[in-house]
Amino acid sequence: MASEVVTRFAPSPTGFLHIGGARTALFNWLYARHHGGKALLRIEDTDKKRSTQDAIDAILDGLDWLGLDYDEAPTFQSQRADRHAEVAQKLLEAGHAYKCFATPEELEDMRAQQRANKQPMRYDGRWRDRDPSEAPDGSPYAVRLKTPLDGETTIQDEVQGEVCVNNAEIDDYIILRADGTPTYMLAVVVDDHDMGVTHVIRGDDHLNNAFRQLPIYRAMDQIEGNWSDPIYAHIPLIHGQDGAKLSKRHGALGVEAYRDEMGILSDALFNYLLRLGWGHGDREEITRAEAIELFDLSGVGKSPSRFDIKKLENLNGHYIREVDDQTLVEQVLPRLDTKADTGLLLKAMPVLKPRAKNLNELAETSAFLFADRPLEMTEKAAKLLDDDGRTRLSQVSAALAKENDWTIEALEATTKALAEAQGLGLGKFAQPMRAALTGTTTSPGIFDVLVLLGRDEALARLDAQTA
RNA sequence: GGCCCGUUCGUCUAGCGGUUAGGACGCGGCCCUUUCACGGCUGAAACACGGGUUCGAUUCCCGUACGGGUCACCA
Repeated sequence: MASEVVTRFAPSPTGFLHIGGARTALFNWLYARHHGGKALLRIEDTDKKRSTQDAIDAILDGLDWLGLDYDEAPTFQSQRADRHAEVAQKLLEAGHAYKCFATPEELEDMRAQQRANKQPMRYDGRWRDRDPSEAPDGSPYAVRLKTPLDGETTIQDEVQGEVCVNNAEIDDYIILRADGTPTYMLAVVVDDHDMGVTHVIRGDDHLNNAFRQLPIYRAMDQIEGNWSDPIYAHIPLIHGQDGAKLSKRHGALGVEAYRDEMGILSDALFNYLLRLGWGHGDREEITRAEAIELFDLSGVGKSPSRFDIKKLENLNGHYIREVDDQTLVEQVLPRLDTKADTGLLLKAMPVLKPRAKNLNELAETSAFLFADRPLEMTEKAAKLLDDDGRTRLSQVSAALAKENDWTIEALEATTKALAEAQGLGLGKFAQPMRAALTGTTTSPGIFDVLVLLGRDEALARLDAQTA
């Protein structure tokens, strides 16, 4: 029986859930679901100055909207400081860590000198072998991990492959601050271990950290046993269109901005994020269920990918066409500034939705249904209502007024007959009608529009432009 | 600067020693058509560069260039 897979998403609540974080969360979730394991969430709020409740709420809300659920209540790292300190104490007692009495100023001087000499900037181990009694009584100290001085550490990263680093590159970093609080490096390892995390899937900005964190696992494993190395998967970061880091312009927005401001559907963002940095043959449109079935780490690419809003919107258009009409109505309603008739909107949805690539567009193209007479005309629409246009409008209006059967088929037949009688194309009538009925030059099929508006309103709109 | 990672059409990607280098988005053209979409067809568009290894390299190895990441008592 293979051991259970446990993944975790561990954001620090210093801002909203951005695209990169969302994708990391997605990959972790998918991996757990694919293997029938557990997906866990940990809020890394140990930096009290930068963490906010608003950010926690935004992250939880964003994950929920994306459909990522978790198998246990979130762990709050800040509540586990005692446990972290306890592990640091064990490391200290076993000689895997030591007290460092160097002051911050002293360390700054050290780094300045290293910088000046173009030496790598790392802690020089000045307290590694000194006896604590050499420090003045009662002076503050930080606890540093005693990392191996030579040899090398190799990890088999599920995405990056084999990565090897000389242990000499890793300095004795601080695991417990002078005030007794744990640093991130310690907290992550202790929490991952205690939560039973088997697979650490995170951004590749953490790749170097793996080599710093591993010594804690190994030291604790020596002390207690049962602290086996996790399996790592460092996924490439997402860049903006220009190849640089994601900026506000193109994607470093919270997922709620995609939802609220850009009218993106959860399914679309889910699918887009899945395909960004991951591929499975020629598959493009992938449902949640298929994603769970198909996802694996071997499909994750090693190079950073760029965020492309156009492709997201294309996918969004696809999902808008898929979603049921009732759901769309609910999402469009709040985006309409006019008072809308829900029933009418629902009736119109089938002909509206193939024409929109986001919810805002859907709202815009729905607006004509609820417009007051006289309709506001766009510039192009107004041009269609010249003398010729108005003449045809009154002819159509007269013909349709006599129509008893107010159906698409009947209205189309009548209008076509009228056009043919004059040796004109249907467009010569349809376009002025469109202008009069919708105030624009683009809309669903004109006979759909006629039927949706209903006989009275349609005729009234036509006549309003012929006077 | 040290260390680490990366590099297939503009973008997301398929490819895992022998292919007319495939798909998708975007872009151009055509078809459908009352407009706009949708849909269908079609066109332009890529293996960063230089050495090896090999009968043969997009694919394996080594450099170079260019990108990115990381070097806190932040996470």
